[in-house]
Amino acid sequence: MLPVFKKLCVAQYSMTVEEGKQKFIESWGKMASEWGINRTMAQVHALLLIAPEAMTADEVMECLNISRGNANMNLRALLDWGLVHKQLKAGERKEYFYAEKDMWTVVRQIMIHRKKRELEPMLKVLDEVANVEATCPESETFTEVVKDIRLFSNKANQTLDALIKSDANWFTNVFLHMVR
Amino acid sequence: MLPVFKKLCVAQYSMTVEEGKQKFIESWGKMASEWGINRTMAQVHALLLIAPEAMTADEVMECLNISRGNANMNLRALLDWGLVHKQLKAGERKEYFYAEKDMWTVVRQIMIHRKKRELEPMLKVLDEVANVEATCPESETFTEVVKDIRLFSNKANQTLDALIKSDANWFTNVFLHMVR
DNA sequence: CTGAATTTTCAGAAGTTTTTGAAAACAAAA
DNA sequence: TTTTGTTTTCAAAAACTTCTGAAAATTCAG
Repeated sequence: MLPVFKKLCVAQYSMTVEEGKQKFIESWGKMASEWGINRTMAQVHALLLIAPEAMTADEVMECLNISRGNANMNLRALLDWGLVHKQLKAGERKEYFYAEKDMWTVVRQIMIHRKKRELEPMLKVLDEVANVEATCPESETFTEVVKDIRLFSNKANQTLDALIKSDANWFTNVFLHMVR
Repeated sequence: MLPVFKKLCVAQYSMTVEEGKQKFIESWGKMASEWGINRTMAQVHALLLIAPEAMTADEVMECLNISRGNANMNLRALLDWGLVHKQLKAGERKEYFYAEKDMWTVVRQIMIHRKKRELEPMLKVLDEVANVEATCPESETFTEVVKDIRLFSNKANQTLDALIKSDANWFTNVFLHMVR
């Protein structure tokens, strides 16, 4: 079949599974980098998410065309985030890695990690600066804004805590309540 | 007063307003950069948030020690995000900038912008790859995971839409419902 | 213990994003 | 129209982040 026809057929019958996997890994990485998360870390995560079996570091390196050091580093980070787990196979020295596949658990782990890394330090600073006294009219705007942001952030913090403690069904219920 | 005593007094009577402002601008910038937003853009935003009056580009440059080009670029971006507005003073050629101070509006604008930039492209890709057929057992994991993520992302998308349309009180109500 | 398999580390290289500042463009006043 | 104050642009520099790969460390079987 001539290349041009092959191309048309592929387009007609939608993309192949391999193309789909590629696209998924690519997009997951792109989205993550927009969220301040290392692109490669997200790609490793995506690869393991859609892998039917646990993979070795070598297989990850091979699939994503990355170096040993890079693969190792990002697998460690994913273990640290609780998004990937280790599997030890009897009689083998190699470590195998597989991703947490329950989406609610994935999202919960991400919330825990980012809340600790990003929201909590901000809350601490807001508490500190909330103590300054407005000594002049020019400072009043400052104390006002800080008060508002503090209220809002505390709300967000408590909401996250509640979400983290809850289970997937409870999230669905809240979601249904939100959209009526 | 000897420096060492001055330092003790400051510590005792909490930080000064100027120190508080500095700290706030710094932290706002740091948090933003962890969220994939330009650090300087967030610092300009913080500066205008706590400024009692609208400021010129020159004043922003001066306060944050940044170049003219940088100040201009980030002020444009903030206008684009709807977080900062222009003020034209009669008889003056300079442009003045002031920040949107209603926190609910600020958060809503950020949600609108990031949803468009980050969530929507991912939803599009998920729709595309959801069409691939599982032709072999190895592809089943892929289609399963994509199905799950798609469900979850669509929920998130709808929840965001509802939140964006809602007002601050409604958010508070949902929050109260979430934390009991 | 020894040695082979495997994982971890880290200094420098590569890549990416942000910043600068001078020149160009623009807009109002003279 | 020209002058002057202001904003915008953009190529190059600086700063920052990520990646590589070889060497060191670790682990385990024999």
